[in-house]
Amino acid sequence: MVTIIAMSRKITQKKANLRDVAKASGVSVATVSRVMNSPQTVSPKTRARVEIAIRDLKFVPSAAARAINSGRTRFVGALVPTLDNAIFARFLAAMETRLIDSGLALVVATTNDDPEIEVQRAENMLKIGAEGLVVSGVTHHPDLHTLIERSQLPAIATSYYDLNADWPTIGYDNASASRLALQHLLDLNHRKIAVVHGPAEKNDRTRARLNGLTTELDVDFRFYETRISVESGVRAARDMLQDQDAPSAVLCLSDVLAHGVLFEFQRSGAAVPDRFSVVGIDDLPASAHSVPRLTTVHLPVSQMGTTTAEAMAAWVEDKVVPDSTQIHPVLQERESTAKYQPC
Amino acid sequence: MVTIIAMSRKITQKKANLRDVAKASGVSVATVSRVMNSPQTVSPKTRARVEIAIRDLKFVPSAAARAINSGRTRFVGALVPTLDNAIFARFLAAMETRLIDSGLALVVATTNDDPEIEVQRAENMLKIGAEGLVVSGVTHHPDLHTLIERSQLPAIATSYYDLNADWPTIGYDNASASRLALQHLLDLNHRKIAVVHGPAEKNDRTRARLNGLTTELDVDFRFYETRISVESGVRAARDMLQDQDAPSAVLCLSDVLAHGVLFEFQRSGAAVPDRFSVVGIDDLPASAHSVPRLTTVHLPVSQMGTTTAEAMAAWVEDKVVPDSTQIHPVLQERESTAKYQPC
DNA sequence: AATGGTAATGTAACTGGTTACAAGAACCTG
DNA sequence: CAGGTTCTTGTAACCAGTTACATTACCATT
Repeated sequence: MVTIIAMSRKITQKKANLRDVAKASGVSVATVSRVMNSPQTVSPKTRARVEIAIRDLKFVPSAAARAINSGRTRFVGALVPTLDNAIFARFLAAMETRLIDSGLALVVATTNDDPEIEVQRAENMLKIGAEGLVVSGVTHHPDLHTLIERSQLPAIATSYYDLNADWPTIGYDNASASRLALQHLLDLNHRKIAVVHGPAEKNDRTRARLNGLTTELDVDFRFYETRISVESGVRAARDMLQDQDAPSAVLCLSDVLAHGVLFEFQRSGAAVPDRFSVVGIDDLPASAHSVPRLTTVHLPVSQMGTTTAEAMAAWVEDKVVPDSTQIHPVLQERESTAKYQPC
Repeated sequence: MVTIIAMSRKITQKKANLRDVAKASGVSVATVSRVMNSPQTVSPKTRARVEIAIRDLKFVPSAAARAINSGRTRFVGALVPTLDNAIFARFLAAMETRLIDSGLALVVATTNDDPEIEVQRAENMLKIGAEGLVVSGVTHHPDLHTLIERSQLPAIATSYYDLNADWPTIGYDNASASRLALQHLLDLNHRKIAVVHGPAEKNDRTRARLNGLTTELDVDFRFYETRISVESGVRAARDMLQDQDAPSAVLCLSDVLAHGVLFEFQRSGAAVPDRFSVVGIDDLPASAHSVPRLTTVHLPVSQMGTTTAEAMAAWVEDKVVPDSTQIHPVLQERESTAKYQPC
């Protein structure tokens, strides 16, 4: 019985607001507001009365109303290509952790590397009140630039370091990341190198990495462009195995692809690193444990996330526009690469 | 010169609001509002004037002010233990995609499986105006229940199916997921089984899976409780290899752990499935390509994400409280399991 | 020219909080 | 007990939009 009454009341009950609480506790709206924001300034007995009313009416202050006064919504948006790649997940996790410390929440949206979708997502972020925006890479739809310019929204580009970009960048030099991997293979005397990479057209990080693949030496490159997935790595490796003029080394522009390659080589008995050297870029947690352990270029994405979060927090809180900061990839030598030996 | 003037103006320039635009274009605030929300009702010439003013003043409507009128913020929050495990990333990706279709954004926060942190994150979600909350599992800090109850916030528990929970649940029966894996091993005559799992104390999904591990048969279980990471899987496998009374099968309550186990067995030459059968739960993308391919219990998390998003959208848009819905795990037989053969 | 109907626009009240300022009450000091 | 502090509390303006309702403008009939 009691339950039923309570339930039916629950359904018809409108949300209580400040005025309701004020009325119920016989004080003014200002006093209720004070109880919520600076309780010390209210006398204990008044405060107690108000708190009871708050409890009874299940009063929850409106975030929007608060935001309209402070001009703050206390969250920032991040646009990433996908969540399916652990590299972004780790970046976001680091960023979120640091943002929370500044009392900022993180809103995530995925763009699937499509500039049009990216603009839509950015517009949505703005519409719901994001105070800042983090994007990946520096190449975007013109509308995104217009949007940011118009709205004066703090924006930071990540996974890329470029002092000439429209916005501050926090990231690494993608060209030198891939050059690091390439140089390692060259040092091991590899001259026939398969390069497995994700879609280049819409992804400037991939393009930059591809551009980093230059050398004075006479190298025979073979490019495999695919989706970024373990499966695609498997398929690329399968192709190589059927090639009578097979490469001696495989450079994957993403560890996810390298894992696929490693799996397929392993499965088909193609010895790594004896027959094929394999090197990746990213350094995912699994890369330290794969068989063989993957030599890869470590991208400090957690650090990137923390730095980005700090910069963003300082920007939205204190209006200090961050400088671009470069973080440095480092080659992580493990077991999947070895000196080239002609059979 | 021009640049400098433009810059200094930019710095001092306050953000324009509706009234400013109205003044600049010589119309009333209502007309400007109409230009933004229902342009057809405004005469073309007036509209043009207003649009120019909007452009000139770089007017961007305040999300908060809009929200205060509509009572809507158009985003919902999701609390997940971590982003580091691909299983959550995939769930969130699916949910985000579906929410976008309903014009809702997704705010993500991680709890690290800590009930206290979870409450804080939930409070934060509420403070910034989330219209709904998605959580993992059904066991939470009492304060979280109070919070949801007080605020009448639409809340859905996922990764768990339980009709008796405080909130609607959308997920699978974790006990039967692990039972599926166990039964498979039993059918293959395994009786000494290592169970590798994540921290049980704070994770009701893990506990439920553990509870599913019951049988009439005389089975010798050995439990390995660790962090959920590839590395932990490696370590557990290493332990097993040193055990003279080694198990014949390994049941991992998470694919991430299984991958670690597989890597270590592979590396040390312990044949899978001949010497050890290995089975997982989750079915990550990599599981179909590992060596050997991992037999695992497929959890349809993408479907779970979509369903959750639909339910949440219906709840916040049309106030229809969703029913709990169960999604069914299915055993995905691949190559990592085989009949037990005494050596 | 008067009437009517519709389309376009304006006025002002509203949303739900915060806060500057004013005013009243309580307390202290000489 | 007057006068001055300090502490509490209230009033009302304000934030930046939306929207019900009123008003005006415009065009077509009769």
